[in-house]
Amino acid sequence: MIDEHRSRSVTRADVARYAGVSTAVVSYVLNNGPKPVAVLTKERVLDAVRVLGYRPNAAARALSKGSADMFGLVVHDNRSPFFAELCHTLDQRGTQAGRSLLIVNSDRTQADTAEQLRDLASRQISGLIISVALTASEQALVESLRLPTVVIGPFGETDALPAVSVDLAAGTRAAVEHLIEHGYQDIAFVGSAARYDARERGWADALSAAQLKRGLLIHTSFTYEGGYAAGVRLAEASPRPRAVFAASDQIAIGMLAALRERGVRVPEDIAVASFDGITAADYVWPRLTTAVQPLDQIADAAISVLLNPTPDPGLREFVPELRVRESCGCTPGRD
Amino acid sequence: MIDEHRSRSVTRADVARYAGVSTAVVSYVLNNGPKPVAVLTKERVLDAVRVLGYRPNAAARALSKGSADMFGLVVHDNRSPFFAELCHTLDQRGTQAGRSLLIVNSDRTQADTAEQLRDLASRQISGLIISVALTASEQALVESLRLPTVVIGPFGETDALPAVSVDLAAGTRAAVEHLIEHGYQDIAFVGSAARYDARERGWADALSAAQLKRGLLIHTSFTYEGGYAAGVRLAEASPRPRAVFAASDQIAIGMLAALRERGVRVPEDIAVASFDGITAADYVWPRLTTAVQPLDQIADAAISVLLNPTPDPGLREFVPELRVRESCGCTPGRD
DNA sequence: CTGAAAGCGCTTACAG
DNA sequence: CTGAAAGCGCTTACAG
Repeated sequence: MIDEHRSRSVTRADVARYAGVSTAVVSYVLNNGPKPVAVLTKERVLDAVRVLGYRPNAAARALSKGSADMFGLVVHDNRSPFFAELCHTLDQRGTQAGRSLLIVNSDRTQADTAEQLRDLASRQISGLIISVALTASEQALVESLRLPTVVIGPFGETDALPAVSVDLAAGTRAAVEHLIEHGYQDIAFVGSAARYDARERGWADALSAAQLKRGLLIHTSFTYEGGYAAGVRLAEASPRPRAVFAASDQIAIGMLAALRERGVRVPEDIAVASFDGITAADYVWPRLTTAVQPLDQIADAAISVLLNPTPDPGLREFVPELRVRESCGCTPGRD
Repeated sequence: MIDEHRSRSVTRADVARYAGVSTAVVSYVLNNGPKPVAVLTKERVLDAVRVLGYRPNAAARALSKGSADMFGLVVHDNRSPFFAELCHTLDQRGTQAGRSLLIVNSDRTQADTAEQLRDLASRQISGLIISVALTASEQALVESLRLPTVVIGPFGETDALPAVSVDLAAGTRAAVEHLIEHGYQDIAFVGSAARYDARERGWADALSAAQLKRGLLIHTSFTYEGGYAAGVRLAEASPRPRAVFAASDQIAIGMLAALRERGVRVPEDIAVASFDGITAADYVWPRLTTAVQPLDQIADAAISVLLNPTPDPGLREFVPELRVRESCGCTPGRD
């Protein structure tokens, strides 16, 4: 620890000199290979590392190996609660594997996604986590990067890329079926207009299975504001739906605000169920009944795809679990 | 674009060859220096870059320059809404300066902050953004790193480091004074126990200026759960305070949940004002009256400190602006 | 204005 | 088990 606070940094050569070995041996020790090292030599090296306070220069390592110990993560907007939680979990899990997370928001106005992907690649990331929908050309770009890649979330057309996702249709069905069990017949949907998003289908399926006809269909953005706008439309609809499924908790929260301001009570006038299972869902009022995504499992699966790229990774799909709270009309206790 | 999808990457040497110049000249062109290049030569190079689809290898660049085009950001937990918004804004602003953001959560259990700081340094980041409280030894570590550094947020003891922050005391005073104007006399405080956090002092000052005595003082964590726990205590206090200042919107939201469940009405039974100005503050009920941190200005100032490190940067302090909504008892219109 | 060359700090095939 | 050396792809002082 003597020189921990030195200004010019200690390099592998210093360590080699101190330990009386070659720099190659220092590498072998630090990387556990590729060559074996005698136990005593190894201890001398480790000692030198400790004494000199040595830390490998990651840039040199990345240049030499052609790969930095970083994962690139592309999300649409790290502020939306679900993605914030996803980033956090991936950071935890990635760190356990010695990888830092380079987070890129695709909603940046200055650069398009292709440009951001190329930038990540030029930084020699060792893996790419994509949690946004990709155009066909962006997808081709990603494939050309020849990087371990995993798509998180069900973005349909990315079949060529390994994916970890959640069964949106099943989660939605569970939520909508729960609303149906409450006896609601006129059930609206608020969510994405994207074809790949199976929530709309899950809603439709649940309704037709119960021989109910589809209620009001509202497409909106996955933001508080988008939810608010949808809430306004719901409040003003006539007849007003008796229940609604929202494609994200964030949308639901925005919706609640609009409904409340217009004197529409939840769940008395309109019941709500949503999707994601963010922490805040348990703190708004009424607390949200929501299909919870198993974040830890998703993150673990994604990281493991990157760490062990297999020829045919395919799709790893999880099923969300419905968490019942008050927004649907139930009266459970607190978590 | 011919070779955009090649597998082995094109290097500076390829560009030089194609353009019929030396690799040095390619560098001069791409970096706008340090040497001037004839206009025609420059165009030949740029053309080669375009044709070959060349992208510089960031690792090589970082090794050579001793500095990667990345900023390291240390936050406690990127999920808490205010920090999520901070990360997002810093990402935007950093990107405009060609810097990516390497986000590190200090709440990771696997590594202590010192270790995380050393890891960031070993990655050759070109600047360090710290938005957590540092111990004295961590602070010494940071200084020893000799990296452009900026502290975001008022973490008192970091006087040696340039800081961009918000006047916590002033923001809190504004909020508490507003509660006082409503006529509330018994005003509680929910927030941090940390000495450097001036919100408690702001609350105390506002009260004593109005010749009111201090109300209930509750220290809790900056989470929904922490706010919930505080809410429970408030609800059960007797006499129950007539108003409360919460140190963050997130705390306030947790508090609202606890109060609501216990039948304590906000603002009728207890008025609430808080701090931060996160987006969600406008969507919960009642909507939060809160001291809004000027995020864009904070981020801009922080980035500019890193980009133009001056010998004596000192403290750049912003004053939050009170946003009045319903939680304090006012009845404003929607934003 | 341009180029040849050293150097950044690693990794790893190759030789012993 | 250990070492000398080439190479990763940049930047930049130095020379012209």
